[in-house]
Amino acid sequence: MSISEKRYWLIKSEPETFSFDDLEKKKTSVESWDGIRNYQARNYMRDDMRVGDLLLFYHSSCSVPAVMGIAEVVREAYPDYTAWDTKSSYYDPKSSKESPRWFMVDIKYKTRLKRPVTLTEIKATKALSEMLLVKKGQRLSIQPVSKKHFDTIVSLSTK
DNA sequence: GCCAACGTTGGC
DNA sequence: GCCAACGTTGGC
Repeated sequence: MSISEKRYWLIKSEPETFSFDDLEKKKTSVESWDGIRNYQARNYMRDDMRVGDLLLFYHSSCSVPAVMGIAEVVREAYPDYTAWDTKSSYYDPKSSKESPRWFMVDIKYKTRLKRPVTLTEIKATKALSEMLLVKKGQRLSIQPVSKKHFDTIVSLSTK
C-alpha cells in the first residue's frame, strides 16, 4: 500500500448535537471534530487519519441510526483545545498545552448519500456483516472501514 | 427509560 | 497489577 493511499472511516454523531444537515450547511467551511475522549478513537485520528481520507457520517442515538453522507479529512490531528477550556463540557484537567491528551481533525462536507443507509439495512446486508459497526459491543465513535465496505454502503444508497 | 457492553478510575 | 464501582454509549 502506498503512503498516499486513501483510508476510509466511519464517524458517529448524535444528530441532536451535530447532524449531517449541520455539516452540509457549513459546506464551504471546515468543522473541527472535537470532543473525542476515547483513547482508541484518538489514536485512529492522531496516528492514521490523513488529509483526503473519506468518512462515512453516521447518525447514532436517534430514531433511525443511519449513514447519511460522506465527509473528508481536511486537516490532520492537532490538540483538541476544548480539553483546556474549563467552561467546556469536554474539559479535561489532565490535558495540558505542554502535553495534550486529546486530539481532533478538521473535516468538511463532501457528498450526501442519495438516501440514508440505515443500521437495519446494514445488518441485513451480508457483505457488511464484518463491519465493526455491527460487531457486538462495538461502540467506538471512530472506526476504520474497508474500501469494500465503504463502496458497498455507497452503492446501497443508489438503489 | 432500560440495560448490555464497554472503558476508566482509584483503592488496595 | 487487580478488580469493584462507576460512567458512558447506543440500540431498542
